[in-house]
Amino acid sequence: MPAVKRGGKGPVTIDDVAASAGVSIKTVSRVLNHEPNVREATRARVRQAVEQLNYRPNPSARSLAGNRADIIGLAYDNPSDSYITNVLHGALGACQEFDYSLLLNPCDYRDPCLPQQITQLIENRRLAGLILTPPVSDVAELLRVLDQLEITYVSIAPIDRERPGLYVVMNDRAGARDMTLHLIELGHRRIGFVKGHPDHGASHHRFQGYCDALRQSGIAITDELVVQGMFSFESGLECGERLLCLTTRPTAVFASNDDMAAGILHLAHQRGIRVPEELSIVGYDDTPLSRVVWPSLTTLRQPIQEMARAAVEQLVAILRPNHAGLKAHAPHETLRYELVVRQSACPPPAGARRPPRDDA
Amino acid sequence: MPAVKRGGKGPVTIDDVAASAGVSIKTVSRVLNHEPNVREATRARVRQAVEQLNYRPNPSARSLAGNRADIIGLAYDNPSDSYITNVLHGALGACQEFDYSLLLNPCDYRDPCLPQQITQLIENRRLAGLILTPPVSDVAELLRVLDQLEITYVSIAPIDRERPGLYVVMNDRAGARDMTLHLIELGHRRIGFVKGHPDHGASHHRFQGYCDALRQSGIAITDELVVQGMFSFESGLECGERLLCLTTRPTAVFASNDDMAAGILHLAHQRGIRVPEELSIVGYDDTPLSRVVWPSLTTLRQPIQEMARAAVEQLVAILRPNHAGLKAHAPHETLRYELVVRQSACPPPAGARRPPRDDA
DNA sequence: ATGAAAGCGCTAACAA
DNA sequence: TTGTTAGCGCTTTCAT
Repeated sequence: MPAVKRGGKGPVTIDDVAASAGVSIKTVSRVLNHEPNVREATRARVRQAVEQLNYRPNPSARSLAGNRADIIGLAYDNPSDSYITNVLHGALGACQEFDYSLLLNPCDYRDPCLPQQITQLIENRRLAGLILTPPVSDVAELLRVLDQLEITYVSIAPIDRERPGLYVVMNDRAGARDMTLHLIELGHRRIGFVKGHPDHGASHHRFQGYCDALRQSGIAITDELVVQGMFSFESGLECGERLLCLTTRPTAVFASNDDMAAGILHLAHQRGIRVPEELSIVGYDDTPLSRVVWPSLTTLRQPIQEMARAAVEQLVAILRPNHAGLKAHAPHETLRYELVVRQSACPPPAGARRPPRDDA
Repeated sequence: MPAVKRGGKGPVTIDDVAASAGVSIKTVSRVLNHEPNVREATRARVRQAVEQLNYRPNPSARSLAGNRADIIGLAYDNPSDSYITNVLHGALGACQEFDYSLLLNPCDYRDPCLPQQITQLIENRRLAGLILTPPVSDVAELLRVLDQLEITYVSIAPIDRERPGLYVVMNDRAGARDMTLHLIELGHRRIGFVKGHPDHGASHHRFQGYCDALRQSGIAITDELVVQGMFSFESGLECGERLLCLTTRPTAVFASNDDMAAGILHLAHQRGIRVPEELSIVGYDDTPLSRVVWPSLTTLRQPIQEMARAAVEQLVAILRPNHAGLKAHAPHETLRYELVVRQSACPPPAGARRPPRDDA
């Protein structure tokens, strides 16, 4: 039932509503924009007319006349599909709630032209704000340009948290520490670590967490047990190669993300090393893949959707300072990670390998 | 270098360009819209002014004055992350090329309100066109409503290919047939099949392809070897359960997608059934997961990005009939699937199980 | 081949 | 509390 239609000419406009409600278009406009100074009775009449005519304000006319922008950009450089999808859905949900459109902008964070490209984007599409996901959130030159452009932007999980500006972070360091402690509690003392891509902030923080845990447990940090990965499955394979060929193999490996953990696991299978009996493997991120491999990976879930939503909320808090419905929750207060224990980690083989003394 | 700026007031408008080029705004408009009837010299002058002032037409003003829509909607109901991401990037690329915006609309295909929701979306956002991915592309009531709304839309991989209207399809049936033949050529005769979610068109076509292959190879279709899955990893586990407990187990299982194949593989590992030595498993879709599991899955790649791009092109061909740059390629001509042979399938165990006679 | 004028549907100042 | 009048920046007639 497409409601009442007036003489066949095109979509319903604000004038139709005004006529139908017996008020001026300005009053209709007031009601539409939740402005004060409208008698409740009038407000109701207008709303009813809107309803009855199935009126929808024309977004183009609105942003033209109001000189306002209602598009939020999302710049990302292909982390995993699941990461993108989560960020996307978190941001999308929040945008819908606050009446913004979300404009996706896949990009290459290594492209020297990135700052110009983003600038173009902002100017061409008249963006109201911008969300940056890692590693785009760490491109110094881009941040510099954005600052001087005076656009409102929010970084998700940036390396540098001292920088002024908006951002949403997770405590990667504490998460990685907890994961490492989990392994230590299981009895592991010789724990390999696969670092993530050096351009991603999370890589550094996660490595710190690993070190924290070892240190607080009185276990020495052994160079040969720490290898450099790139967050990809392939790099996991390579790192596994290095780690599993050591004369004294680690009893557990902590990979900075699930893709690399899957790589190590894959290699272990190839080599006939039984997981978790002979080798424990844990990952990070709780991607769908982590459940699917065999054995399922112990990993760490981050509330990515919620982080993306929080990013939008931060943006909106700046863009529309006196907006209603904006939860006044302390930022990050509700954002907690969660250790997901599955089958890929268990106590080390009994007596198989005596744990080397801390400072031997 | 933000190019030359005129007195501090706001963004560059068409008037600035007109003034700078010494022409009327109408001429500038003509150049911008690639309209005929402009002298080449004038055209050049205008272009130069545009360049110099770094002028960007205001999209809102454009669509308001021109009463034109430049947003294409994408309605999808969460298939896998990788599917979404591929569709998204394919569509996004094409949209950018043709100067459309892409508006994402995640939805629930079982929601009885879906038709109204989509109708709202189309009206609220003044969509120029709409892309439907499976299984949304098969919701009969939605299609009916869209038809009477007279909006241009294109379905990706719909079940019903006789229906008038735009669509992009892959030959799922032939793909599944080829995959099955691949197993048969390896020597398998007792091949399990895991059907996909019944609401997805692909499920039916893929099952048909399986049947085709068996039939043309003179192998009987055995009821107990065909089980109903739901395209999810969990359903793969369940189906594996049924298939692997048969008194005479299949020597190979063809799952209609990778997630389910991973489920079967996972279960086989749990049961200590060696893959592929004792059991071959193949999937469909070539999702990232298929490489990562061990052993990597033999699967079938579909050009999803290209299909999404083709969908946009079809839309644009209708929306802007006399658009340049639109490749006049026969639809689907270039869209080919590809069998990806990896390690999860090999010849059946020698003599372990005598292949039952076709019509025994 | 080019231009002048009249809106597109809405919001923003200002009146009343 | 409400209405009037200008525009926002562009495209569209219709002249020229």
